[in-house]
Amino acid sequence: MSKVKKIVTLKRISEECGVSTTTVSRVLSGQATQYRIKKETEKIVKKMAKKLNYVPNQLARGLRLKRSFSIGLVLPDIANPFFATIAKNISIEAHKLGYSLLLSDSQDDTKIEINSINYMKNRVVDGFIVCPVGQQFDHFLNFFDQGEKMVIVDRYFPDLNCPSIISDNYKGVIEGIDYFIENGHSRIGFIQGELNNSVNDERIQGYKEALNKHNIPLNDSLIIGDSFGERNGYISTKLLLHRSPRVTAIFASSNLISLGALRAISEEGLKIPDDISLISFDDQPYSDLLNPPMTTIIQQKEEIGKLAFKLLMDQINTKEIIKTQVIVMPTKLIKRKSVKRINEY
Amino acid sequence: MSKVKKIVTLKRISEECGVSTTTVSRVLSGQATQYRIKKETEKIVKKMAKKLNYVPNQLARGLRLKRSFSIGLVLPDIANPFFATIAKNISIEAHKLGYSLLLSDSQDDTKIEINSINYMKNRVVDGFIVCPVGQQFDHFLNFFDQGEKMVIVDRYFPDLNCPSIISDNYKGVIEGIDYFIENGHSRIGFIQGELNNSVNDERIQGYKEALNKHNIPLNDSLIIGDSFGERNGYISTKLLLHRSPRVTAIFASSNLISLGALRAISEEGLKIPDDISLISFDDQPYSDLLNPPMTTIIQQKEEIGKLAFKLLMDQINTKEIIKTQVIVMPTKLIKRKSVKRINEY
DNA sequence: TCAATTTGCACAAACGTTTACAAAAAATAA
DNA sequence: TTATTTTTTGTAAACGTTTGTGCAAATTGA
Repeated sequence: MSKVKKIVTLKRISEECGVSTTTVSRVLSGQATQYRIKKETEKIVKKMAKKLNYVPNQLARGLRLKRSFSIGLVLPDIANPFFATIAKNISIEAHKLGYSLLLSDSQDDTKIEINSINYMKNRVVDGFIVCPVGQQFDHFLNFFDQGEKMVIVDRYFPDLNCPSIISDNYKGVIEGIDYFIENGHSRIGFIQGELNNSVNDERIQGYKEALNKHNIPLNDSLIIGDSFGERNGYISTKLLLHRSPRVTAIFASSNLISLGALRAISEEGLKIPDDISLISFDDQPYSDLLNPPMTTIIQQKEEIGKLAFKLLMDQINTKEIIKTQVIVMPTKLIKRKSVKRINEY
Repeated sequence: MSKVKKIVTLKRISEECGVSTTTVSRVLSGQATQYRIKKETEKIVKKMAKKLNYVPNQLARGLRLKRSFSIGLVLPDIANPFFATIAKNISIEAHKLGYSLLLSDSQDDTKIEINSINYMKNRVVDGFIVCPVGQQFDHFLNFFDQGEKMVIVDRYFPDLNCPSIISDNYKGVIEGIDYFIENGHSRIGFIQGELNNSVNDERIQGYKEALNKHNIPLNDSLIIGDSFGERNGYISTKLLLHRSPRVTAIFASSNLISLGALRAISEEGLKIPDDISLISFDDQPYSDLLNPPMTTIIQQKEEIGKLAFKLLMDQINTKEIIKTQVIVMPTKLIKRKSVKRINEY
């Protein structure tokens, strides 16, 4: 017995009920009253639809309506809890409104990012939410001009006229570095992520400003690293720890970087916070379970996800062009036990 | 200036080139040689397509072909690294073959799961990969009989004739409990997940078998809990810790459970492994960074994801019905520092 | 030169919806 | 009775593809 996918269509229902597909369509899309379908007819059609377990074909629907009630989400790494949380909240919101979510993991590769977006464009998604891999944005430019709806998350391109949502990287880092300084630290290593991208730039600015505020001379060699990944965290930490005089504190500018840092510090046989203090950007469920519980800058991931979806819907549901906006989400310093109070001044 | 999404169609290209849409379609779908299109014509068409930046409308294509080159993925919580990793690998494989991935987070709610699947069905996905929420599977039954292609991950329903992939929960737990016993433990608490589901059942069976093997009498009251979530881990651990005599070891049957357990243990002011030993099912990137590094049962998440996709493709690409198979992926015990050697016998 | 073959391409239908337009049937008015 | 209005439903085109079929034009063979 070979299973055959037998689709129930409007036509099928219309035949069973002895009415036209038009009528069926109108009934089933809730336009019965508007088009003055007889109550009797409406009931019959609905009953048959239920009986046959009818589900509308969104492909056909999308083709006709020129919209698909689905959106695309492209992000660098869904296994990174930061992005996963954002994705989760987008999925939840989308589901509420009956939207489907097309997901693509760009694997930190701009080529795949571009590719994914093109695939999705083919699928006539109604809009995009993108967490861009890096600093490249030419592919968005062109794209955006073609009238595609889009929201950029966790990155900001001043030259791109597109609504964006980012955390307050600048203030977030300042708060962290301030806290280091308040605790007597002045030799503070900063492990940065991807070079030349807005997020990284803002965080570095924060670092510099915090030092400046407290009249601590900037030592460029203490800013190190080139990626938001764990490997960079590991390597950069190793390097920082072998500087002499050694840094007394390290600011890890991502959750993955701090993971690598933790590994390196542990390998070097050093103890946090006695031998080295650590603060990480982006709080994680395990942050307070580490030894010692790690001081982190918390980001409003859930809200970022929800907001991104909302911003996209706003674009989709308006005819007029929405004034481009950049939403900056506040961060918060969670003080735990990974920063030691020292007397070095 | 209002942006208008101007779509480039086959028709448009055909007009520009002075040929029929048929020809354009054939050229662009790589059937030029097969249909003996003149090299010259082919070149012109391709050039124009590129010039106009043509992307085929997959909605129209899907409608005509009755397949969409997209698959649906439904899972209980994309923010859980276990599922996120599976999702990532599915996304990667799908992308390689030009498939799109529809994602839905069912939020551990069977109603949403069912709903999501229906949405996706409307979208004519070519198949499904589902990590079911719980023990309910009626909705799959019906569904599967209609000829939908599907793969079940991380759960197994003996009564459902559907290819499935699970970790070797039974052996995995046995290995863990064995290790506890080898280290002198005999009062071992087991924090279980969702009741009455295959994964949980298998893990409990493993627990019982391991004890039995070593002639340790089973104490049912040491099996506790009702969900794979963190909250249950926390509560159950609290309860276990207040038993007297106290358990010397706890087996947490999920990554989230162990997170909760860690929190509870820390709150109680107890030290791992001195006061209590702990093993967790499912390794995480931070597992070895905890204090102490946590002994875990590692699951082949990447392979599970890749395999799930492959299994689905096998179904999609064959006419014959594939013999239902359950693939059991081996697990491995990673011994770290969360189990204490005690002399209690 | 003419038939047979090959080459190159187009026509038209189909996929399952939605919707502008309009028509038939019923009810009401005159 | 006939004209008018209201109620209820239907016809057909369109969305952008793919593809079975068929038909010219060009080429070849005799």
